[in-house]
Amino acid sequence: MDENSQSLKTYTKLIRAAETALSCTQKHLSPQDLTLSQFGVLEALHHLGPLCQKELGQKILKSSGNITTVIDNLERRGLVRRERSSVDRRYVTVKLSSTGASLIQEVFPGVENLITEGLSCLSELEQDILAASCKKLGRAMEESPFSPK
Amino acid sequence: MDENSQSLKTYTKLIRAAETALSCTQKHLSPQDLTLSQFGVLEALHHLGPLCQKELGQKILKSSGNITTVIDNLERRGLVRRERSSVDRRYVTVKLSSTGASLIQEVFPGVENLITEGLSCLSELEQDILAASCKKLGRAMEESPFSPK
DNA sequence: TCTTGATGATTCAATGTCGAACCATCCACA
DNA sequence: TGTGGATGGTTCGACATTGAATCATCAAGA
Repeated sequence: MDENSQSLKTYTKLIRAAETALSCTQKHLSPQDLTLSQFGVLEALHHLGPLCQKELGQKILKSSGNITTVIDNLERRGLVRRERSSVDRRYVTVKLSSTGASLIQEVFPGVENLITEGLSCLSELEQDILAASCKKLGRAMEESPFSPK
Repeated sequence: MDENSQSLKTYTKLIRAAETALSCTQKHLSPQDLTLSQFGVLEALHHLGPLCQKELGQKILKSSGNITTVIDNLERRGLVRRERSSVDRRYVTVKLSSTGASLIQEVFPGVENLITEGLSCLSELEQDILAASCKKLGRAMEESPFSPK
C-alpha cells in the first residue's frame, strides 16, 4: 500500500475512534445535562484546584470566548464560582462550589469506568504504545504550518 | 500505575491527538472556506461517487439534520447537486458538480500531505499498530451501553 | 508619571451541531 | 387494495464554538 493512503487510513481510524469515544462520553453525561466542555472544566478544577479561565481554555482546548460561556453556564447552575484575582485583576480564578464538587465526584467515576471498560479491549502494553504514538503524533502536528495556534 | 488512571491518560492522549489533527486540517481548509464536514462530504463523493444523504451521514458521522444543512451550503455554492432518486423517491442522491470536483481535486492533495507529514513521525509498523488499536477501540466503544446509536 | 504594548476576559455575529417532530415515500401483509 | 410501520429527508429550536473586536488591567521604559 502506498504511504499516503496508509497514513490517511490511520488518520481516519484515529479520528473515528476519538469521535466514538467522545460521543459515548457525551451520552453518558447527558442525563446530568453536562456538556463535554462543562465536564472537562469541572474535572480540571476537581483534580487541579482553582484555575483561571485561560488555563482552563488550555486544558480543554477551547477558545477563550467559549470558556466564558461555559463558565457562565456552570455559574448559572451554581456549580462554580468566579473570583477576580486581587494580585492581578485581569485574571478570573474559577473555583468549584460545594454542589459542583459533589456533582463531579458523583459523575466522574462513571465516566472513568466507561473509559476503562472501553480501553480494556487493549492490553496494558497496547495502551502504552497507543498513548505514546498519540503523544508523538500530537507533537508532530503542532509543529505543522497549520498548527493550532 | 493503577489501571483506571492509565486508561484515562491513554484516552486523553487519544482525544487530544485527534483534536490537534482535526484543528490542523480545519486551518488548512479555511482559506477555501470549507468546513471539515463539507470537506468530508466532498471527499466521500470524490472517492466513492454519488451517495445519498444517509450514506453521507454515516461516512462523516453526523446527524441527518446536520447533513441537510451541510449539503444546503455546498449546493448554494454550486459544489454539489441534489437529485431525487427515481427508483425510490425517499432518497436524495448527491453528486459533485464539475466545480466541486475540481475543488476537491485541488484541495485534497494538500490535506493528504498535511496528514502524511504529520504521521511520518511514526514508522509504518507504528502506524499499523495505531490503526489497529483505534479500530479495536472504536468497536469496543460502540458496544458500550452509551454507544452512538 | 505617561505612554505603549501585552495580556486576560467579555461581547457579538456567524455558523455548526444535535435531537425531536414532522412529512413524504415505500413496503409488507392482511 | 389499503393500512400501518419503517425509512429518508427536512424543519426548527436550543446550544456550542469560533474568531474578531473591544475593554480592563498590567508591566516596562522614556
